[in-house]
Amino acid sequence: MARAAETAYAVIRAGILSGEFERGERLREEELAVKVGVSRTPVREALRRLDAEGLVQFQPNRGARVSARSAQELEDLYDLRAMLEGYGARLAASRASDAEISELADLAVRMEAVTKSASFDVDELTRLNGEFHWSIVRASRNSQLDALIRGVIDVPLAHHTFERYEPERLQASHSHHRELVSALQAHDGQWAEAVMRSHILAARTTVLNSLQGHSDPGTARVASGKDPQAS
Amino acid sequence: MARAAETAYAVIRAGILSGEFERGERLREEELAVKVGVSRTPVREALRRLDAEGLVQFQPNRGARVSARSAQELEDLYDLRAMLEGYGARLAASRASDAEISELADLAVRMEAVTKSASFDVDELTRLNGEFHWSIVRASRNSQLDALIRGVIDVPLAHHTFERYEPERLQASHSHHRELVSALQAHDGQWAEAVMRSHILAARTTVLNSLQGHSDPGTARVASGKDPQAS
DNA sequence: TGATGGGTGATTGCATACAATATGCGGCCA
DNA sequence: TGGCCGCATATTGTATGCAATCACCCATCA
Repeated sequence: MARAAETAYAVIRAGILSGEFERGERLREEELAVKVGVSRTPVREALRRLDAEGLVQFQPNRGARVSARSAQELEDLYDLRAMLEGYGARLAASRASDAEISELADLAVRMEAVTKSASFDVDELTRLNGEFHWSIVRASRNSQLDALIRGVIDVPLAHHTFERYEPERLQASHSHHRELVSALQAHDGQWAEAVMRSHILAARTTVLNSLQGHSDPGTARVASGKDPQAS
Repeated sequence: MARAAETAYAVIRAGILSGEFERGERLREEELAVKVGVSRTPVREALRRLDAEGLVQFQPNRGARVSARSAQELEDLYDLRAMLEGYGARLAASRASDAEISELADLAVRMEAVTKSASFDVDELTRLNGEFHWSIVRASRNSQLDALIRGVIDVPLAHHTFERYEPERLQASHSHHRELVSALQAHDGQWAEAVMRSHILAARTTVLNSLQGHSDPGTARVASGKDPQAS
């Protein structure tokens, strides 16, 4: 392992986002170090980075905890995400190349294929969806938007993980993806922005409802594994 | 010094924002450790945090550098800032308490007083202006907006530091502040948002122009010290 | 019985030693 | 003379040891 600190960062972050570490859970450095297979020093560096990203919170002399977001904070986060990704979509409508747009169209098709497939693979769907969203951000050609969203986006993902699978919701999501591609093909920024906003605000409602559904999402996730990021 | 890592973080960050460390400059850990008066360990932790915030960049085995932003990146950053703070102002228009609005009015008055004062104190003006902007963000009652802007805002500030003092620009800025207070008093979200956007996009132009003015801003700052953040 | 204080184990915070890696320079060879 | 290889030095990356701090438990006392 060439760079222990990087490995530690990746492992801990994945652990938080996958739900392995529950919200509010104390993260002990020695334990993480053993788990990752490095010493405490790179673990501490990883935790500092995660702290700056908001995924964990430090209390002096009392270590790090997985930051637990309230429903209010999640709502706020989705509002911002709707605005930021909506802005990205608007820019992308005028700046994306034809190649980028076809790639997005392709991703949308593949996502629907995965959904219809017999061996429904939620991890794959999550991955494709993530790629779809990131491609739009990149196509916006705003270098800072990328960095800004990166620190915000993945957190709600952790909650999607616990969300139940809902066929209608998934259909609506696919529908949004298709419409986004159309808007980009038409180079219609306002349209693209509006669709993206709908897309994310719809996800917001789903996530918040699923939060209310079970008070402790960390233990109530379905046996089949992760659910896709439905946005 | 109770917490070395916190001290190191504050000192290094201040050094970058004040221009003491030039853009692109290599930051050697041992040197910083001596400067701060701690060992390399807390320095490294501080650098990791600053890396996550985008103020420094790591290259494996080659240490940290003060991240140098291009004109394009600055433009992108100001676009985002206009959007985010504009959104904050819109929310604040409906959510700010009367007390908060009077506080803002007071800050605006004090800024103008400082400007007119014989002993023109740019540091004080910068401080007041920062407080003005933060108060609006807080009044938006979006907990995540605060965290998001915090990672974005201070970087342009470093460039303001190098900016030359321009009386007309300052007048326009004061004028924006007054208008913002009026919009908030009227609880007119659209108005507040529009003014805030103008305010920040005007600053964008000023900063970009001043960047063109001297190719190496790090060495061309005026002898009197910092200039205010003119937005 | 409940509160308080001290002791103890666990954990974090920091410093330092050592290993891994890059950079720069000088010599060697074509 | 010019380019390339290898060594020396500087710097980063990681591990470990020790001090500081905290949480918990239990004894003591009102």
